[in-house]
Amino acid sequence: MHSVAKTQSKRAVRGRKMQAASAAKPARIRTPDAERTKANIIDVATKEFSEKGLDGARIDEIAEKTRTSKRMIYYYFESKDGLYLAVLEHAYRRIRSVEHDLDLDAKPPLEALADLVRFDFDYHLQNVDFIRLVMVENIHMGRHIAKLPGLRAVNQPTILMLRHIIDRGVRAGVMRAGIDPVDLHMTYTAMCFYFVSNRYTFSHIFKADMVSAKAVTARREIVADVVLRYVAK
Amino acid sequence: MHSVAKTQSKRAVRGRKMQAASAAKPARIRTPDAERTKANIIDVATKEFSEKGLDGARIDEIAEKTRTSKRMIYYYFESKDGLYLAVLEHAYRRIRSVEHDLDLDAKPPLEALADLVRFDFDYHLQNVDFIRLVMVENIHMGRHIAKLPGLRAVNQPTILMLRHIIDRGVRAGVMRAGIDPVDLHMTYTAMCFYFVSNRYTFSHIFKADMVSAKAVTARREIVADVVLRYVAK
Amino acid sequence: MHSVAKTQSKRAVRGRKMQAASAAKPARIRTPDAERTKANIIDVATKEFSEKGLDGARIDEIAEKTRTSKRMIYYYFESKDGLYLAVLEHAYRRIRSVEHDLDLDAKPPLEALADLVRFDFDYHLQNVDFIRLVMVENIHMGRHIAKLPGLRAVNQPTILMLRHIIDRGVRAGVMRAGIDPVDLHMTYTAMCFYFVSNRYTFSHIFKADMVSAKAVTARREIVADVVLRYVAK
Amino acid sequence: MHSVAKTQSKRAVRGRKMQAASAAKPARIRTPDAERTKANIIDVATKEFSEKGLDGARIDEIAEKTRTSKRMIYYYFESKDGLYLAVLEHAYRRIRSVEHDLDLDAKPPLEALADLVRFDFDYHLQNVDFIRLVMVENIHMGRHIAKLPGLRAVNQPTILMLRHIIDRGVRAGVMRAGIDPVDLHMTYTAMCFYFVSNRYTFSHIFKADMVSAKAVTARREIVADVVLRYVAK
DNA sequence: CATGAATGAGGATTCATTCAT
DNA sequence: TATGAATGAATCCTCATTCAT
Repeated sequence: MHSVAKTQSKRAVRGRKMQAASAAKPARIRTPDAERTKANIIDVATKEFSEKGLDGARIDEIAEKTRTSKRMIYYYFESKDGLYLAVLEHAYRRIRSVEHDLDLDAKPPLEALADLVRFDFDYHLQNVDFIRLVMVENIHMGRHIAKLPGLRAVNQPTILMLRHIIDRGVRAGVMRAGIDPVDLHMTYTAMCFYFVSNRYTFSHIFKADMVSAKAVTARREIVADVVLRYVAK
Repeated sequence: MHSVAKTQSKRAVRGRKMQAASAAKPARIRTPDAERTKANIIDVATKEFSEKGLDGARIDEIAEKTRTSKRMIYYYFESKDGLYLAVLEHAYRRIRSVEHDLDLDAKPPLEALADLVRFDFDYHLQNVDFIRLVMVENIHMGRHIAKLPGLRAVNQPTILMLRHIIDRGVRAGVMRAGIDPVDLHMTYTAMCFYFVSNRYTFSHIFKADMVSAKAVTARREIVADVVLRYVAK
Repeated sequence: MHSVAKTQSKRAVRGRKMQAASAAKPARIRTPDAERTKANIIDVATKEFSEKGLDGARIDEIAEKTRTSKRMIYYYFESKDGLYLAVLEHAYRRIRSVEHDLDLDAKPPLEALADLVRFDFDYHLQNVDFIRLVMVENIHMGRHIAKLPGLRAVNQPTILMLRHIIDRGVRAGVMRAGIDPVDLHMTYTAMCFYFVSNRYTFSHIFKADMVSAKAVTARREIVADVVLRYVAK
Repeated sequence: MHSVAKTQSKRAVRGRKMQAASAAKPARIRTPDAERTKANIIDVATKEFSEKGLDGARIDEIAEKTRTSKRMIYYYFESKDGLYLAVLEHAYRRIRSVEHDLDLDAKPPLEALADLVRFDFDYHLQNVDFIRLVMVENIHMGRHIAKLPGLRAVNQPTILMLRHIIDRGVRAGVMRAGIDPVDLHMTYTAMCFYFVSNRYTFSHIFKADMVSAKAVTARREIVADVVLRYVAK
């Protein structure tokens, strides 16, 4: 009966106005919440959607685990889909180039690449929520991420970094020429991702250990090894 | 999912009785063909679960797309979970060693491995339903596959085949020693799987083409290349 | 989340299939309900929508006053709008030419017309639910009735009857020529309708009695008089 | 409608105090102009209630279309019902005797009456909002207008004017004696009202044109004709 | 084997209204 | 006066599942 998604923007905008507003009052310590409320909802929702998927998660349950009420979820995010979208965007925005801290330039190219891969591997292990969210989004055929064109920039720094390493490697004569950074990224990310995403089925079918520290360390080195041998001259 | 696995056995048993029964009366002409009905349900359900996930799929919708009625789903599979389990098992059982047709023994080890990888790559591309089902099952943390210990045997032939190729390669002096077939399987399967499973998010974030024949061919060769360089002496 | 109105037809059709089916078994006395259930729901809903309007009526309340449950309303009518539509259609279909019993042909034209008008006047008074439903539908700008093209035939008999009376009147030399039956119908229906539809505001503003038998009788005669004087030669 | 008319007086009084107050300080320059704010709210609400009915209209939507905030609606009008009541009263008060400008006394009685009817007809056409509000109020069984006894005076001038015309007509020998002005008013108002109020359903059922200039003109003349023939001697 | 009818327990969403500042 | 945040109580609607025949 009531118009569906008619006012799609109105409140989402209000949410963002809030964001801007509170950013403008940095002195104010106990804001009547808003930002905190939203952040809290997103935190809880991230866990729920990641654990149960979009259809499996329950707004009621999310609300309960929140500091606020179900009503606030709709106030800020409009709908379950809107909340999921916010969660997805938030998750992707968090990733941005944590790699910077690696100081890869200080290392020789092959070593730098290996470190980057190891870092990526660990990052996947430590961010299971994010990996699962990505799985969920792919199950939904990217229907939601398609609405977030802004995310495209998110992984650019990584690609640039990769290109830089490859260039150095080629110049140093330790890497083959002609390696595309996006291809390379896909190659090692696939292995990192899969180790987390498919742990349940793979370990079941192959009776394989995919959780012990030993298994993780071994796999991390294999992944790095695969990559190094691939780029090596 | 109301009352999960309450009376798990009762009717499942009846279902199997049915199976046996109809198999025992091959002469009977007007058999309404239990097996065919079940197969039809599983076919439809496979598509639905694969497209929408366990929680996203609807029993009503599955029933409608079926040649039979909703009642039959419950008659044969007990519950939505039971149906999903049957779908999952069926999907895994179908895979078993389609690789046999490759006649890998006739080829030199490196070539055999490359062909196996290429075959796996194509198999993933051609069995998106299965890939998605595996994603769904991992989203559900392998809760269902855990109930299917029989599946463990399913991929053994592949591992054996891999081990055989590796042995031949090592003996022929073209492959390094010490490569674990399960590790190797994980390595290339990860790349094959990811190319299908993460196509929506990856192509969005990186504006990458992952569907054109050209892109597919290129990626297939990269995956084979990665594997060959990894095992090469 | 769930697809909206996707399966618009499916169940509505099922409803009608039922109708046909039960019509085919006339011998069967206690049908497992269906038709009775639907009729009961429509009865209750007619009253509720007519009393409170589309937005004012509550599905919960309708369900409670019903012999069945809220779920059944959705089973048969899909949505609140669907139920309202069914109510609207049912209400319009009921009207069809109750005028037949009047045996107007037996009377001289002016008398026949007067009787028809008086009958219409009384019909409005006795079918307040229908009048209110029409008001509600007009408040909603005919959005629903637009989906019921079949209703167009409903009032044709009345128009034909009117045309017949006018023809007779003209031929008998007691009525003017050139009177359009639809115009005439609108003229007297407006007066009949208004007397019921606007009773609350009109009686309040003008302190007018619009309910006593005396007032009703007087008004009925005025309406008939207005019409007769309008058509008279 | 949560808690209707609970504390009916408290703030309504404050609202009126405001009214008085601002009227009392004409010198005050920076008055945020309570009257203007209220008028703006009423304007917006009139449109909303008229378009969607009491239950269909949304306080949020009204507030958004307003120059002020939702809080102000409650500040001035106490509740949704309070706002609707204000809208209703305002709408009725606006009508009063716009007929004055017609200078009917200058015309012979039959012509004056015809002009009055034509004017009323046009007035209805030009004030669809008001007509719809009246429909809405009748759907609600005059529950709200009952609280506005002051409105009774509103239509008195029209009745007086009618009585005067009838008197003149009777005296001039062109009208029948014994015609009650309220009855006559109801007669033509019914036709004028119905042409607007029932346009959606009537035009649908009878495939009748009720909006083109031609159709409007034709109907206006019919209505005038009906009235003239009714009163004519 | 088969089918239409039925249902209880959720599940997403909305609304008028109030509060803190 | 004014505004954004917050809320409880509905309100519409859906789902897996069962029953009668």
